[in-house]
Amino acid sequence: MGGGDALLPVEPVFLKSLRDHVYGLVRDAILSGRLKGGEKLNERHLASQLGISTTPLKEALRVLEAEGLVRSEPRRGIYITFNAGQAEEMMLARAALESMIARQAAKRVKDEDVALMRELIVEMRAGLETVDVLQLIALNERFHNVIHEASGCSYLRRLQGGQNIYTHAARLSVLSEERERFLAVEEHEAIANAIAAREPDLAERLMRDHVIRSGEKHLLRV
Amino acid sequence: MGGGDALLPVEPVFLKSLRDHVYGLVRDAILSGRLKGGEKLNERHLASQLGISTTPLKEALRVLEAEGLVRSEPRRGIYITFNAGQAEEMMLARAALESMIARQAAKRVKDEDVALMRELIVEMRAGLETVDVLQLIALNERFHNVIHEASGCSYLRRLQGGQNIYTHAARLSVLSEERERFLAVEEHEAIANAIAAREPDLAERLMRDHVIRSGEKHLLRV
DNA sequence: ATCTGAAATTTGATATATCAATATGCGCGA
DNA sequence: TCGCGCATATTGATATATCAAATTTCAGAT
Repeated sequence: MGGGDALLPVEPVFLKSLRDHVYGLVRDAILSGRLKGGEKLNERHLASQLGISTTPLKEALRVLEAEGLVRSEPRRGIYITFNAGQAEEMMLARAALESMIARQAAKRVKDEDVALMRELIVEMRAGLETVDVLQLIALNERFHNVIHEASGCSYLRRLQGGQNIYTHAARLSVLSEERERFLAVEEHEAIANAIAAREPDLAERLMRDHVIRSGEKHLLRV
Repeated sequence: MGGGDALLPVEPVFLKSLRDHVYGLVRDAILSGRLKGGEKLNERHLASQLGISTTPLKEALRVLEAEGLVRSEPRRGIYITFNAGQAEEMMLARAALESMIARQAAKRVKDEDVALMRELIVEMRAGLETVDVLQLIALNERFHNVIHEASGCSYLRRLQGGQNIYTHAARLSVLSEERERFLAVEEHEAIANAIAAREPDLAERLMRDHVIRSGEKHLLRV
């Protein structure tokens, strides 16, 4: 991950506030469809159901509202707004942001980043043989992370992260297809080449098309 | 704005919750530099300074954290993270999202939208003579709004709105330049033509370049 | 049967109190 | 003088209480 903290062997991951925990729970419930679009949330009920007070729940709901998953009508209540259309728009947002990141990466990439990308491409191609899907998912993530690092765009990266809505199950399902694995590696390699060649326009276009194409595959699994 | 509510002559704009009000206050303070990057916020102090309790303030801070303007370290405090680099990245995010919206608009635009855009272009060109900058700002906003409506992408639009950080003063200053007014109209016309011609790739590229070029002008005024 | 409106209820918004982790200050010993 | 450790103060996190807007209920009139 990001630079710094080289002295810390582990992160204090066990310290997670209630509001963060609740945020994750409600977000998953919405994205997985257990809380459906249009549904109204009752703060008191939900809080007691979760065994907490309303304060951390309200904070979590504010975050979800800022992300556009719920909408709060003042003095009335909170309604789930997430639906299939928004899922597609979030995929498009991801494409827009990820491709802008790729563009910046193509401008600022260092030779060591290029080397890293190439290594990952080799690993991915090797992974085409094996069918260890979990490994491939991890490789994909590492590949995109290298580009993020190379871009130096921490804010864009963060904003992009908020558009991730695919479940682990959907990822597993998509990468289980032989053809999808092949396409992914092809596209990743083309993107890596564009960035290595310092061609921002090309890198941006390839990344956009890659995210949209693969995103549409994912959206079908929901 | 969006359809519906045709029966209501006015919106109950006066009903704004404390948390929304406070959110706007703190956001402005950060963007205008009155609260500087790195600074720590004290919840109790800030709340009493604003004459409110900590509950609505905490909610406002959660939203600002979701937007990436502040960062909360659990059990430690809240720190302003906004700085010049992030301002530039927010401009890039705007470019990425706005250009994706333009792309979608070029796919779905209706003839009536095209007519609206052309009307606005005519008004803008007329506005080149007069120096009513406030009018020009309003026209610019309406032009972009027409594209947003045409795209049908409510989520992208909303996400894009969160990347607006230019102050009114900066807008005034930028559009006071003769050359900038000319460029803006030229670029708007080219974008309108691309959308009218249903050319998504072109519309996307022109919009991106427009937002980045004009954004860099704005960033200089901060 | 339907509409009206006032009372009762629900519920989001806000304020206050409590808890616990972190930071701070100070005295002691090396 | 410099660490070290404990007592104290600070403060974010959470829980609870209160307020007020909005909804619901239902009696009474038409």
